[in-house]
Amino acid sequence: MPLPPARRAPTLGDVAAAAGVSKALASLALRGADGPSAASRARVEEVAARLGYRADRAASLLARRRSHLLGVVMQVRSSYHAELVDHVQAAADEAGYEMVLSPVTRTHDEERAVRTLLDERCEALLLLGPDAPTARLQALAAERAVVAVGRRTSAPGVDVVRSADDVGVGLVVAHLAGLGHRELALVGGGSGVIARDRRRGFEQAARASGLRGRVLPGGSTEEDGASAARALMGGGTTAVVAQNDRVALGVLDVLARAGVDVPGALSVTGYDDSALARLAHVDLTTVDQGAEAQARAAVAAAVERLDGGRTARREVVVEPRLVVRGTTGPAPHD
Amino acid sequence: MPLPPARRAPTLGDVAAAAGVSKALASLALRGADGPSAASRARVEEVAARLGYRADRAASLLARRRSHLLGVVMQVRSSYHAELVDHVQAAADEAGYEMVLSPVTRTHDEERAVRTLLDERCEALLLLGPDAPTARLQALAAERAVVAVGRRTSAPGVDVVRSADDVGVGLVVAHLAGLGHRELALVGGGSGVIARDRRRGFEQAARASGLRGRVLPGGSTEEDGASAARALMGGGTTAVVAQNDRVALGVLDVLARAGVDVPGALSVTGYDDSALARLAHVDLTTVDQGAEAQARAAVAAAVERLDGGRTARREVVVEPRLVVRGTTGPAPHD
DNA sequence: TTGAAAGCGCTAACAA
DNA sequence: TTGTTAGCGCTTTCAA
Repeated sequence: MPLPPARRAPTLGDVAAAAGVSKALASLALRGADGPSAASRARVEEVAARLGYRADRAASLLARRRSHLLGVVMQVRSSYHAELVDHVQAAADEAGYEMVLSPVTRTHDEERAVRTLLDERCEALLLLGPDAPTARLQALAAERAVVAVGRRTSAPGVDVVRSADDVGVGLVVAHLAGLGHRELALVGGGSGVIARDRRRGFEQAARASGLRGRVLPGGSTEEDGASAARALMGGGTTAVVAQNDRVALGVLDVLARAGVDVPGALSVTGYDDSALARLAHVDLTTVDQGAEAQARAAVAAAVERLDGGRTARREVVVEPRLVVRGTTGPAPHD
Repeated sequence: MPLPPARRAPTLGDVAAAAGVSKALASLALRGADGPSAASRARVEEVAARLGYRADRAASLLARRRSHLLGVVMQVRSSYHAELVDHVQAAADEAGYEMVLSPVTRTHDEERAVRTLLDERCEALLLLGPDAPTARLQALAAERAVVAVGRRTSAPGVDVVRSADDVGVGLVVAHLAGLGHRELALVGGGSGVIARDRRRGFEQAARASGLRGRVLPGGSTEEDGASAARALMGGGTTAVVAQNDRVALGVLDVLARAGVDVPGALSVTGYDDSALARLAHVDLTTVDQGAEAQARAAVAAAVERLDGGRTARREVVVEPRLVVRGTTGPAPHD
């Protein structure tokens, strides 16, 4: 069976021979480690460039017994995850780590995605909004550094980076209360840990402000928002708190088609401050979860375990921030 | 410096020793190769399971000089790419290959993403809608199997899988012409290869049907669609052909807010048949590019080069399919 | 059916 | 500053 590249790729040995030095010296020179003289270094680099040499990660990994690889499990269809990944990539670059992604798809569940990353010998796993039960997370943490991002878990050994979802929803409710709204509806009473936290925050905040806050079941997609909006119209609700921006978009879309004035007749809020929310024509009031801060904290947590030898569990909670835009306004008089 | 996992992971040697066989035998048994007796095989498997053995890919890669890894470069924020990746993953699973993703982000351009994958020793690169110039693609193809997905290129040695964009847009124009529309506008006259193909298809089809078809500049996001829609309202245009679904969504959103009846006053079409288009409340007439067929063809092309030894360039063109939904209707009488 | 031994391409001691 | 020597954990001859 023919090997993929027709001709054999040049090895360190080839470079060393062509430059007239030992493999060890060539290795040091190419990695920029100190030791080699400026002259040797230059010569080795020149030869390597000429030969088109590229280090074999498998071999170097094997020899160093480090891969310097961070594995990220993400929901490939989630725009919020895309945003996190963007920032994780940047943070990983700065920390001198490589990053690979393993997506959760219809045919490839979270467990499978994790296994792919383990097989790649990733040194740490960053799990974005993982579904896995506590026991599984704990077992994973026994063999690899694991950071759960955006979701609480008490699994021992698992670092957690998340934003305070209940606080975030509380900010939204307080904002609406300040605008005079008395009848709120939360869309997205899903079953996940995240949905639960947001629902709890909503109910607590509503109670604290003396408002009526009802909860509509639903998932986390535009579709869910759309059907909730239909169910809602004509009721006494004056403000809709969506579980995330995608749901809010579904709500807004249905309202627009029905000719309902936003925010004149109904205020709408999202959650995530995703790119969607920032679009000029959407201009959605939402909550910034601090995606960048979370991404950086997650990478930092992994690196601390890998390079710093930390073993104690750590939990980083990023403060959410209310972003007021054009979809919220004073409650209508009636 | 402490190694990441506190305790050393069990190696093949450990398993072999515990099972009382040689490493070679253990290796064969665990890979399901034939040779070992059923009894040895069972014993080795049992021991491996008990020890929680997991083969070190780096070592096995090094020894076999194959990685069986497919690398995919994608735009992490593109929902269409997400869809492709989903299908690529499935096809790769079936073909016995692993897949890893390297996303293009703000800080990590396409070239960087490619390099990460090369460093991982991916045997083939599937580039989704690549920006790279022909010369670069050609150079890449000299050292690795390369498949460009969704974009034409004449780069020698690069396989291409795409759908016939001009044909697809032609279907849309014919559909609108059949509904009596005479004044069309294409939104998204970007500079990429894909945008160019769609524009060309639009202009040709409009000419062929004797329609007026004007082209509005713009990119490929909701934002671009929104501003184009604002520019368009009040003109004589009765149908808007968006370059992709995201652009169409931006158009629809602005129209809904302005109270324009779709499709009564204005018909709108998208391109991609993404999940967005299928949402009940969006119900967008669009073009299915055959994402699954493209993904499968791309994996097949890579595998043929890797396992089948094919070296000749191949181009697979998937026929697009018009998907008529609720955003197109008869041209308004005036 | 099984085992011994030789590498894969690299890094890390250690010696010069 | 440079070179020599052992491996890393696996697969693969080849011989038993």
